[in-house]
Amino acid sequence: MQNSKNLELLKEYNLKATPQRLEILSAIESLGHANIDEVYEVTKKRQSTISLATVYKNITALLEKNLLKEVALNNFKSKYEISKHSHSHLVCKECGSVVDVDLNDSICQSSKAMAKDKLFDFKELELNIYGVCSKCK
Amino acid sequence: MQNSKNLELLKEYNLKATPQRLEILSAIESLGHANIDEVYEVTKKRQSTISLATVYKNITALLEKNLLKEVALNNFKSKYEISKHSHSHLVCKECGSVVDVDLNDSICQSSKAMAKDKLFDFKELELNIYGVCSKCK
DNA sequence: TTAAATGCAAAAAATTTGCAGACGT
DNA sequence: ACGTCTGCAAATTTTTTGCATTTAA
Repeated sequence: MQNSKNLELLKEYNLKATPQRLEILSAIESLGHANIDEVYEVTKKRQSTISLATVYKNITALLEKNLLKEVALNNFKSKYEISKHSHSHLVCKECGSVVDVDLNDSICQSSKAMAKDKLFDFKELELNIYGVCSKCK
Repeated sequence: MQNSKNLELLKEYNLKATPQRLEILSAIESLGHANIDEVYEVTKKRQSTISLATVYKNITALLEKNLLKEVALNNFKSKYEISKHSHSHLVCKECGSVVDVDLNDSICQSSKAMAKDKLFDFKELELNIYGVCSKCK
């Protein structure tokens, strides 16, 4: 089981490794990106007594610790992903699916330049490419 | 009054030019980017009887006609802007303010290439740069 | 004149909160 | 044993809907 990895992660961030949390993390991990309802549906399969409130509370807690990252989407509810190195998203306007794509360096560089230009303290960039995925067309 | 411009816009899209709609458009125009509550607050100053339901219905209608564009944000409620040529956003993580920045061609090109690579039908790209604005730091 | 839009109030959906009991460490 | 976490139910907040009336064209 690679659950041990998430277990470590939680400990590292001083969060108790409850079964609910481990399921939430593994759900998001296996889906790649998931909104609240999707996380709830998937975790319920293994933790049938989990409550939606618990999912909300944990997503919030994990976001605060930067263990998760929000992916706000036009037209769809926000999804959540495990934090990883900066990357871009292909978002399907039909089904709302999200796919990761690597980000090239020149985009990162010019984003930082744009921020600097406007006296913005650069934190991170988010590049979402909206279109129609191969399944939907 | 440059209201005549918005009046034209609405006619062009076969939407009745009600005072409420004109106020909503001019509110978003003057704020640049605004969420539902901000639109409601500002329009209420000139159309004191406007209801929040009317704001919701109109934002939805204007989005469907592509006269407005949603700007989904991490941590903040979605904002709305008048549709214009593709551009990027600087988003302040502290206050949620949004500033437009021009997008360079190489970013557009490589975004299209990324989409093509994954067999995505490219529609549009959204580049949000998160940081801290000069006022907030 | 007429289809579409408004505003209200009510309904539905989404999210948050408080708290007693359970559980991880 | 302690403090955190869970699950429930209730509260709150956000968004949508239905409908009688008004209004733009």
